[in-house]
Amino acid sequence: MAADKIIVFFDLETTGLDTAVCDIIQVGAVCEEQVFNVYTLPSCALTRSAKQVTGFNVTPEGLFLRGRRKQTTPLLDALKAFLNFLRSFRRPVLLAAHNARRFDAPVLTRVLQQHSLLQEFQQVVTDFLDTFLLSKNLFPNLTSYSQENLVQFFLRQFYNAHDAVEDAKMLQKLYNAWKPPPSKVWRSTFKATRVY
DNA sequence: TGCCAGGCCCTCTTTAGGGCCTT
Repeated sequence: MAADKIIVFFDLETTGLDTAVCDIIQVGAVCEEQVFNVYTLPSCALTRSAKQVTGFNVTPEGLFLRGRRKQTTPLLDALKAFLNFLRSFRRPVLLAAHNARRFDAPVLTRVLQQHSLLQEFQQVVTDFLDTFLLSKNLFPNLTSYSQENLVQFFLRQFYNAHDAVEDAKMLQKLYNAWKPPPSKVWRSTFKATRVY
């Protein structure tokens, strides 16, 4: 990895798995000791499985997580706050997520484009790193590469999966435990300007 | 009624199919 770049680990919680239409509910990110967390009120309904997996629910009263109401931020403000968090490191950012190539990157890119923030984002984030691809590249003989299984296998920890901040924190711990060589890291990255 | 998307990777492959991983 280029020495000037900094890795920010992030995760999205969304209303479903269809990257073309799902809405963002939570953005969580960590970089070293810095933590970012924001909830937004989705404009479309959660799929049944997303409700079951994430514990989120939307009612006329607002966003709830397992029965507890969450303070939400308008999506545009949440995206701008995320950009400010990424800019705060004053270095080009490598934005890492588990299955980023197939899920988090296309969702985030689409939503940023819809809010005319994609160019601004690409001035800060040069590349995405997919830790799912990285883990398969580093450890080709594992039986499962889900983040929960990787955390159990490498860190011997159980954690609050599907909380975006906890997922991002665990991803950072996994990466630090793996200490991947730069050549392996670059094989699992792709440009933030990639078109979906 | 049935189970929703989809690119990548692997192999019992390439004239294809199925599983993974994300919510």
